[in-house]
Amino acid sequence: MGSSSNGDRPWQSYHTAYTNAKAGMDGVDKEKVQRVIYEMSKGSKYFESEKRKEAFLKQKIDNLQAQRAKLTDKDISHFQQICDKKVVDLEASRDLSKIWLHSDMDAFYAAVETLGNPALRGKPLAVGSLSMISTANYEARKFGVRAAMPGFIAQKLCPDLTFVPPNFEKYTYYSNLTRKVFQKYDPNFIAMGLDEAYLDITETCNNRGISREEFADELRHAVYEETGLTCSAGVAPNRLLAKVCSDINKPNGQFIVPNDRNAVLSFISSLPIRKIGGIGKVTEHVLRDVLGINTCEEMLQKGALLCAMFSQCSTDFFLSVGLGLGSTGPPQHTLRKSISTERTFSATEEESFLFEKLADVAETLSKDMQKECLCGRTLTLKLKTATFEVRNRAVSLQRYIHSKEDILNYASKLLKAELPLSLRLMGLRMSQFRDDNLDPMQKTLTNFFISGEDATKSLTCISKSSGLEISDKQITNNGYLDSSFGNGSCFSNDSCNVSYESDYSLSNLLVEHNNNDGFGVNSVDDALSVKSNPSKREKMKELINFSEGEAVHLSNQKVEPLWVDDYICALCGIQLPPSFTEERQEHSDYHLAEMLQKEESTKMTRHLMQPERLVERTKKTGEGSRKKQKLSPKEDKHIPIEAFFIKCKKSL
DNA sequence: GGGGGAAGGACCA
DNA sequence: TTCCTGGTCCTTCCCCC
Ligand SMILES: Nc1ncnc2c1ncn2[C@H]1C[C@H](O)[C@@H](COP(=O)(O)OP(=O)(O)OP(=O)(O)O)O1
Ligand SMILES: [Mg+2]
Repeated sequence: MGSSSNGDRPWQSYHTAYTNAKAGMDGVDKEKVQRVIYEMSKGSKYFESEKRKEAFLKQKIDNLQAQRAKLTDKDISHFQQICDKKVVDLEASRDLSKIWLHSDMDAFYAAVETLGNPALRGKPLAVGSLSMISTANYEARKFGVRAAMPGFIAQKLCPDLTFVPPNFEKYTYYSNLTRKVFQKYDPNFIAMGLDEAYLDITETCNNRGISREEFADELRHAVYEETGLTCSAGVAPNRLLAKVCSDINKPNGQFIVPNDRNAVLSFISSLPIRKIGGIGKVTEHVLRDVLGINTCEEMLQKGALLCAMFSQCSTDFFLSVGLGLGSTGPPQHTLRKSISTERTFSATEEESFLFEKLADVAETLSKDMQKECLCGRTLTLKLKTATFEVRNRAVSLQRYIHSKEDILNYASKLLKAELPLSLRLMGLRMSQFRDDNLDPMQKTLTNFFISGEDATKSLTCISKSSGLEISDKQITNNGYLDSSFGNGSCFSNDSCNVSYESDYSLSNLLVEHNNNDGFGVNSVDDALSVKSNPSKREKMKELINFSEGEAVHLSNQKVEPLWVDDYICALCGIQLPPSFTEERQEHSDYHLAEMLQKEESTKMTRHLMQPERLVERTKKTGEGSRKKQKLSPKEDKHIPIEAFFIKCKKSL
């Protein structure tokens, strides 16, 4: 149905993301929900904007259909050959030796809120506000209420709905509890966002001689014991499938696909493609309307057409989905690439208001950057007009900035160029962080302490450990629709997500080294470097209780009093005068959290440094990535300690 | 051709 | 009355070497 404009049932053609069936939508009267959403949305600016987008998508689909119609039999048999070859290669890469478990908390935010306030139990609950909700519990889902639905519509669907504002500290706390459990079962587990994790349970299952079912049961029990929260689990030979599985018996359930090719193929055969991570609303529509693909199995059946119409990248991903392949190797530890903040407000074109708002956003961004000692050189202003049109305007600078003043200065210039304009949102994003092309040398200071390196010694060991980074990109993973036939929509994979959780599971406390261009090494350097002031370095060593050649136990460290000269953070060099009490508290908390986190994962770090791990990762890289690898400068560079404290600069 | 920057978009939780 | 936030990755298009 869909795109036809039907007169008597107009709501049927209005598809918003949350009308799609995911978990917990079983007994829902879909038509009624759809109608309410339509009635509530009709005529709004948002609605008009969605209609424009749908029209655009329809155009894209039409183009693709025309393209498809042009294919001759000869073309098709040619692409069939290409496809067959790809399938053979992909099949050869199938790895059934690993057992992966994906764990996903049930209605996570809502469940945590219920834990803190048992009076909410059993009642429909949404976390969020009247304008937007983050998630809803299963009682609310029965009414059609879902994540990413505006609260006022949810309230219409479910008049008794209780709203609770989100409280991320709480969620982080409970998330950490779950991670304590995961850690026990797989010290190398991969955390994704706050409520998800992947565990490689191959060894545990084999060593203990327990089945996948038993393991999943035990793990879910352990999580419940620790947190009082339920989760669902999926077990499969790769992460992509494990994630699909964890959704099947939600909530509080589990589903297993054995490590057997036939089992995988039969599981995948009738699976709707939308269940696959990386296939969203647009891809689903395109593949259905252009090629009639609904299930994963049909990806293979229509393989020749896919090869004919989509990019290499896309087809490799699609075909691998059809074969039930996914990442099995250890993932990449990626560093944060950008940091951003944005605010929505009621639309206005009043310039004084907009510039005030921009100053707020700049201040927030600057503070967030300081918490993590980041300095960037590309600033992007994001605008959303009253009509929901989104614009980005970027500048790349010669120098790295992080201060509110600098950010606001450049952001204002970008904004001025767009005015006059009625806006409902403004955001700022910083990227291109200092040293971001020198991964191998980037290291967390905490690792530095753990490694117990002498300040004056080379950092061979550290760079080795961070040099371990590999690409987890697999052939199967990222695909884009060939732009020559409509434009690029992107597909990603189960493993690409590895990056999000790095916020939590992996340290982001970067300590950068001199990027030897003679620039950008000033501020903190001036204050701390041996050259400019040897006594400062001594002071710092004292302060951080540095013991030469011996690992320091971080939990015994006091993080609080590390302000060199009472205004420079000894850990990262950022400068915060004593009067900035709140900022300093936050900053200290940040370091403390990092250290605790790091300390917990020390074992993992060590493990990763072992050679066999290296080999495995290298192999994996070779298998998957078709994209050119950026070679990281491999070297035994000698990095002096002061270079480690060259941090965010004040650039004033 | 490819690198880097800018703009836009799909997708995820 | 009313439709979020913060992140990733990837495309295309452009300029430049
Ligand atoms: N669009 C969104 N914006 C902001 N936060 C979101 C959004 N979607 C999801 N979240 C948050 C809230 C969720 O509790 C959390 C985890 O997402 P997810 O696992 O998909 O749902 P859930 O854990 O609430 O329910 P369940 O997993 O049982 O379906 O991420
Ligand atoms: Mg969940």
